[in-house]
Amino acid sequence: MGKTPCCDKKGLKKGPWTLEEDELLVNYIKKNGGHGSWRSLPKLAGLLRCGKSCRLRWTNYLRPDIKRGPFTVEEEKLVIQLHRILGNRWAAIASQLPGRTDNEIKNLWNTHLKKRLLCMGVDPQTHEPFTSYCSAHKAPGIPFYPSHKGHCHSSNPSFRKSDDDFFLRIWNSEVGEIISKIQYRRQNSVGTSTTTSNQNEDAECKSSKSYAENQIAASNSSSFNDLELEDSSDTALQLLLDFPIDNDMNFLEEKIDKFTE
DNA sequence: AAGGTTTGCAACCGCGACGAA
DNA sequence: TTTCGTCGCGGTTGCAAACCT
Repeated sequence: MGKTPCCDKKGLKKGPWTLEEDELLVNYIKKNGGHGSWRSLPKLAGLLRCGKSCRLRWTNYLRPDIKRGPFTVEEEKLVIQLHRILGNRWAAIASQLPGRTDNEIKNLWNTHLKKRLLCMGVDPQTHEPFTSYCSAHKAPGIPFYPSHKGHCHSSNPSFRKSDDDFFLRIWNSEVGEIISKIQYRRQNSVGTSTTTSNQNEDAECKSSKSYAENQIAASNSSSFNDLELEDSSDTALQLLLDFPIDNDMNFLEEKIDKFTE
């Protein structure tokens, strides 16, 4: 297989695109009714960029059908479900979310959803609950103490316990303590409407937990331990998918069915 | 207020697939 | 059948902004 670089990198610009460059690229594609060969496009369009860079910029940001802005709860649900089926096939997942790009979904997963699953004690790769601290720690491809993309930094030994219900573990863990502190802080703080990344992260954990708590309280006829471990993965995912706003999964089933056909 | 740390996201890199010659 | 050129995909990095102490 030829492994020659896609373009001569000498003299090519790297880093963030300027508005002028965006314009040049968009105008060229509009004018020619398509991009043609990405390799030759930069030269033809008058850009000092690698063809790959042009393709990335176009497919992820300049394409007219791209929907920018935050993901909706429904979209997040769909991403989680699709990830469970497809794994890290970002392009395949993106194809099921109109207007969303693989890069965008990848970022969403790595910065929000993965963290949320970890907070719930669910392995983001397998979508199975962690049965012990070790399995969580050793989960393939999941840095439990990531250096750069920090997620759930729990080192609480309570994760070692093989409690039947992982929500109880979470509740008894450092995460639970953090959540309690946040709730206390929020009760005592007024008018902070700005949502910071940390607050969002905390909120994600909080939402997961408070919802789980409600579920537990609601099932007063059965004890906490009645939740079967075998079903805990599905239960956890269901809880996760349900907690934000509504419980309507119909739209999701429809999309999944369509996908699996 | 300042310096250090964390986070989110845009962008890049390299591998593998695929089609053409 | 083999080689080469190109593209798409998934993983990773760099950097600016936000946050924390």
